[in-house]
Amino acid sequence: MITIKDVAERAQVSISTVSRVLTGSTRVADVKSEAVRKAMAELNYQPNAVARALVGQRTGMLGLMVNSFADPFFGALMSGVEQEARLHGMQVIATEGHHDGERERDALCSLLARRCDALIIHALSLSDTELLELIGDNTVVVVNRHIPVIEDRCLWFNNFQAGYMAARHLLECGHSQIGWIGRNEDIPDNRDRLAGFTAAMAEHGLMLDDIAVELAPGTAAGGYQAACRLLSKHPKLSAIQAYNDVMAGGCLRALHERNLRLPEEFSVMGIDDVYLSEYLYPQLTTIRYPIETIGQRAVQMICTPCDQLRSSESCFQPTLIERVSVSQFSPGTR
Amino acid sequence: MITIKDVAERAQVSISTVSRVLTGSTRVADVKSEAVRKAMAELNYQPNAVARALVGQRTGMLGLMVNSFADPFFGALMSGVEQEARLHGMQVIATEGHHDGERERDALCSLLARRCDALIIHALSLSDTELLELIGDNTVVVVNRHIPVIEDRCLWFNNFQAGYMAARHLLECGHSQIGWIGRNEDIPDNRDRLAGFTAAMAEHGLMLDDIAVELAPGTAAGGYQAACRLLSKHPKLSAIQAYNDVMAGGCLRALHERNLRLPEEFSVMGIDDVYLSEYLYPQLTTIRYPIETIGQRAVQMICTPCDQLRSSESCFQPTLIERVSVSQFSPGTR
DNA sequence: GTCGTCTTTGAAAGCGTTTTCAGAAAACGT
DNA sequence: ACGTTTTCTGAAAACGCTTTCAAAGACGAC
Repeated sequence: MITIKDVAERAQVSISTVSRVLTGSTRVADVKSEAVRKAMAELNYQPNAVARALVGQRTGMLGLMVNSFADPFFGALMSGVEQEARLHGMQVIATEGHHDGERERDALCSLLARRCDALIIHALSLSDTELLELIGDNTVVVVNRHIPVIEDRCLWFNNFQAGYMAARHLLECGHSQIGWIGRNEDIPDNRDRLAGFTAAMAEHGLMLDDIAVELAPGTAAGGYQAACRLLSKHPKLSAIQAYNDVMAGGCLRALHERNLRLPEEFSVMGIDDVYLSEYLYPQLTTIRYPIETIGQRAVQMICTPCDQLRSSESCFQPTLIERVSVSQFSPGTR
Repeated sequence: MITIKDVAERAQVSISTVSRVLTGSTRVADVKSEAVRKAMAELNYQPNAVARALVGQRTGMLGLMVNSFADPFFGALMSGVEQEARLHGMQVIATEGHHDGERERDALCSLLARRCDALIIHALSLSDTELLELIGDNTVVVVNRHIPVIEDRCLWFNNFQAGYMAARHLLECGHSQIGWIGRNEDIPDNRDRLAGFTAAMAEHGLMLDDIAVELAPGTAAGGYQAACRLLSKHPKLSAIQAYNDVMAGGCLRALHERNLRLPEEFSVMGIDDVYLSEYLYPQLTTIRYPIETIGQRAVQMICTPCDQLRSSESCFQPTLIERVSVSQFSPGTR
C-alpha cells in the first residue's frame, strides 16, 4: 500500500508537510504544496481512513441498525439516511437487528466497537433500559421510539393519530362496520394505532366491543389470515383497517379471492405508505409515515451543530394519502 | 475511552499480556488470564476496532455498493450479503450508486479509502475499464455483470435464458400475440432478456418484426406507459412480457384500468421475482433471479479460502415461478 | 549443581496518520 | 543593520492495538 511516507519522499518534503496539504490545516508554501499534489497524483495516493480515524478520534462512519434490509419500510429509512449522510461526508455502515434481542445487542456492540461517530437505531426487541445501557454516552438517534430519558435524541411517529385519522377517513366515507387487523406481537406501534382507531370509533358511538379485531403476524400472509377470519366471523363489514400496508396487501388478496369488486363493495386502508402501496390493486389509500424524512432528520441531528439546528418537532405527524382502495359506502351495495 | 492500557494496569500485567488474552494467540498463565478477563469485565472494555484494523491490516469490513437501498431487488441482495457476512464476522458497509457514473465512482473511492477488506459491487454506469481501474488489485466480487478479464470474480445471471424461459412459458400456454415492454436504457440485462425472448419466439416462427415492443423507464410508471401504448397499438395481444416485475406491476395497472379480467382475459409475466410480485394482483408469474443467493455466494467467495470453495457456476440460472398472472390462452375469450 | 529446553512475560517497534513544538528562514519596522 | 514578528517546516509524540524479540523462570536430564 502506498502511504504518506512514499508521497513525502517523492515530493522531497517531510510527512508533516504532506499531511498539511492533505488536511489544509496550515499554510504551506506554494512550491511544496504543488510538489506534494503532483506526487500524490503520480502515485495515485489514497489517504488511509483507518489511520486517520485512529489519530483523529473520529471515523466518519454512521452506524445504522434496522430490522431488515429487505423490508421496503427500512429501505426508505436507509435511503433517507444515506442521502443525508453523503451530504455530510459520512459513510453509512448498516446492520440488521431482525427483531431479535440477541442480534440487536450484537449488532449494536459491533457498531460501537467499530467506533462509529454516531448511531441511528431502530430497535424493537431491546428494552429501554437495555438500550440505554448499551449506548452508554455514545451519540445516538433512536427512531420510531420514544424513550423519555433521551427524548431529545428520539424521533418518533404519532401512531395514535395515524390510527385515528385512518378511522376518521373511513367513518367520513360512511363506513361504520369496520374491522381491524393487527399484529399479534405486543409492540407499542400496534397498541397506539389501535388506540387511535378505537378513539375515533368511540367518537361515533362505537365501543371497542363493537369493533371486530383479528391479530396475526405483521406480514402479508398474516394480513391474509386475519382478513379471512374477520370476514367469516363478521359478514357485515364494509371496510377493513390494517395495521400497516403490508398486512393490507394480504387483506386485499383475501378480498379478491372472494370476488369482491374493490373498492365499490369493500374498502381497505393501510398505514405507512411504503413503496408497495402504489403497486397494490386497487392502489392503497393509506396514512403516510414519513420515514425517509425521519432518516434524513436523524442524520441532521447528528451532523448539525446544536445551535444551528432549527429545533423542530421530534414527533412526526401522519398525513392521509388518498388513492383508490377506499370509497364512499353506499348501504345496500352488498 | 477505556483502552487496553487501563485493563493492563487494573490486572497488574503488561499490555502485551492483555492483547494476548484478547487474541488468544499465545498461551498465558491461567492466573493472569483470569485477572485480565476480570479487569475487562469490570471496566466494560471494548477493543478498539480501528486500532486493530490499523495494525492488523484488515478492517473486517465488507464494502457493498448497490443502486438504491429502497429498491426491493437490492434489498434482497443486501440481506443475502449481510446474513453471510455476519456468519464470517464481517461488517457490511453500504453505499448507493444511483445509476450515476459520478456517484458510483465516489462511492467506490470512499469504500476503498476506508480500507474494506473486500468489495461487492453492483455498478451499472461505470464502464468495464473504469471499473477495473478503480478497483485496482483490491479484492472484489462484481455482481450482475460479466467482465471477462476478471470472470472468476464475477457473478451474473443468465438473462438470455430468463427471457427465453418467459417466452417459452407464454407460448406453451397457447399465447402467440405477445408484447414486450422493456427499458429504454441500453443496458446489457435489457438486451439479453429481449434477445432470449425473441429467440424463443423465433422457434415458433415469430420474427422480431412480428413482436410488439415498447420501451420506457424501468419503473412502475414506465411499465404503465409502455403497456398503455402497446395496448392501443396492438389490440390483438393476449399477453405481455415485462422486462422485470416492477414494470409488470405498472403493466397490471394499465390492464386493470381497462377492466380486463386477469388472468382469464390477459396474461402478464415478469422477471426477477422480487418481494413485490407476491403482492400484486393477480400474483405475478415470473422468472426467479436468485439475487439473495448471489449475495451470499459473493461473500463466500471472499471469505472462504480458494481451495475450500467448491467451485460452482458463476452464472446463475433462472427458474420459472408459476403464480396466477398467466393462464392458458383460449382463443375467442376476448 | 549445571546445562539445555520450554513456557511465560514485558519492552519496544510498528501500523499510517495528525498535531504539537520548536527551530529556521523570511519579512518587517525602526 | 538589528531586533521582532511572522511564516513555514521537520522531528517527534501520540492514537490503541499486535507482534517480534529477548530475557527470565521453571523444569527435567545428566
